[in-house]
Formats: sequence, C-alpha cells, structure tokens
Amino acid sequence: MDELSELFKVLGDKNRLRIINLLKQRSLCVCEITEILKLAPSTVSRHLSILKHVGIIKDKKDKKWVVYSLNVCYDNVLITVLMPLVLSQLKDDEQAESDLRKLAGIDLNFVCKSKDASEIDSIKNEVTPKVSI
Amino acid sequence: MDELSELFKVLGDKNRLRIINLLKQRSLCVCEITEILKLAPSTVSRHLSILKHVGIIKDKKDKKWVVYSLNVCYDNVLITVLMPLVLSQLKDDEQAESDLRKLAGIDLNFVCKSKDASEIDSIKNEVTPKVSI
DNA sequence: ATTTCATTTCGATAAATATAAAAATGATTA
DNA sequence: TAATCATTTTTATATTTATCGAAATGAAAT
Repeated sequence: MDELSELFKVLGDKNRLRIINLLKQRSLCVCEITEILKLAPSTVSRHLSILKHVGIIKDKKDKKWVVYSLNVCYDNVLITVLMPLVLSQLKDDEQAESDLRKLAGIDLNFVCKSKDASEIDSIKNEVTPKVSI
Repeated sequence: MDELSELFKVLGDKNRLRIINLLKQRSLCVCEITEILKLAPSTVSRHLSILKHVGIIKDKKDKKWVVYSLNVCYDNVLITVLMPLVLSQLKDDEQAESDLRKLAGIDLNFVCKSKDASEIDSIKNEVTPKVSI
C-alpha cells in the first residue's frame, strides 16, 4: 500500500508529468528541461531524482551533462502497467503538445552553453524509441 | 494533464486507498470507516468527498446514514482502466487485509449506535458485487 | 591551476494538503 | 418539540511538499 500510494504521489504532480512527456520525445539533460518548464535547475533536479527513485527514468553521465531518459522496461509490475497508460493519456494534451513544440524549437547553443556543433547535431538526429501503447 | 495529475493525487493518499479497499468488501457508512481508520469523522468525510468528486465512489442516503460504495462503471476512461489495477494491487497487502479483518469483526451496535437489529442483519447478509480483475 | 559550466545538495520559505475540533445541518426518534 | 445521532462544513493547526537561492561538487575547457 505504501508503494502504491508513493507511486501515485510521484505521478500526481503536473511538472513531473510534463517531464515524462518530454522524455517520451528524447533523452534530455537538466538544462533543457529547466528551459522548457521554467523552473529553477535545483527544482528540476529534484523532480528528476524523485522520478528516478521510483524507477520511471534513468540517467547516464555524458561529458558535462547528466542525460535523463525513460526506462524502457521496469522491474516493477505496477509501473509496467501504469506507464503505457500515462503515456497514452499525454497524447492530445494541450500542455504536453506545447511543451513538445518548445522542445523542438529549443536553441541548444544557448540553453547548454558548452555544447559544440557535433554534439548538437547528434542530438537532433537521435532516434526516438517508439513506445507502443 | 490537470485531470491526470488530479486523479493520481487523489490515489496518492494511503487513507483513501484504505477506504477504497474497505468499500471493495461492501458499502459502508461514515461511522464504520471512521472506526477502522481511527480518524476524525470530519476527516473521513473529507476523504470520501474527494473520492466521490473524481467519480471513484458514490453515496446514497439511507435513514440517518450516508452509505458510500464503489462505482461499478465510470464515465471516465482513465478511472475505468485504473481502478481494476488499484483493486488488484490491494490484494495481499498487509494493511488492506488487517483493515478487512477489523471490518469483519466490527460491532455495529456500538459503532453506529442507532442501528437496529434488522438493519444490522441486512448489512451482514449484503451481497458483495465481485469485481473481476 | 583556474575558470566555467552542469548538476546536486542544503537551507529556508511558500504553498498545498491532511487533520481535528467546533459549529452547523438535517433527519430520526423519544 | 426537544433530544439524539450521523454527517458535513468551517476554522485552525500541523504536516508535507514544491520551490528557489546559495553553496557544494565535479568535471571539462582554457
């Protein structure tokens, strides 16, 4: 019951749902999410650690950046069933779509100051794993 | 997104999950739930109104009591998918089972002072609608 | 080595939520 | 009609959670 209510609590925050929605598109560093959500970097970092703690997302270090992404498979049955449901609900959502548009138009040279041209290029060409609903 | 996060927020409270678990067994008045959860009646009433607001439960007036029960079908797609999942997760949960034992052993003459013998009898013989998971 | 950048942790504050006590409501019973 | 009971609403308080700014960390670039 604790596990159940904890997971629902984690999902019961709009900014965390916005992050999940963004990570559905592609993996992101903290700078990028901060830029779109217009929150303090420390706040975004906190949300990310909460999402990571319950196993919804994972991170990996890449040069200066910590790159976050959705987990593709979960060791938890509940999340495994819940996530496709959450992702499907984020379709056709106004806020979710607006965030994705903002993500598409983001200026990586400005948002992540130290990213060089080749890095930016590989991000733009990143293949998004399509999650089937 | 607001609807989604609101629903998760509602489900992200242990006492509300406990109430859902109890109502899975049979319909209940506020006194009974109060007795099992050991919360103030006003607090229980508040939780019930929150659950009712999102459409998870419904109420009906019966003499002095307001009898709450789980909705069997929902006008909301999300809840329709979510509820069976929640109910299945409440199986084999320690707290959930302990609450059900407490419910089985409850002394209705004491908890609901003004209930007469025939009322108590019909409650004990109430047929629980089995929800298929 | 020192500076710069990305991120996290810490500390403080603000906002939201859960809770209970008291008062109000409404209905039943004596 | 007055008293009792079940419930809800209101008000106040306690707790939790979200947020930010500042400081700390750590790694890369100069």
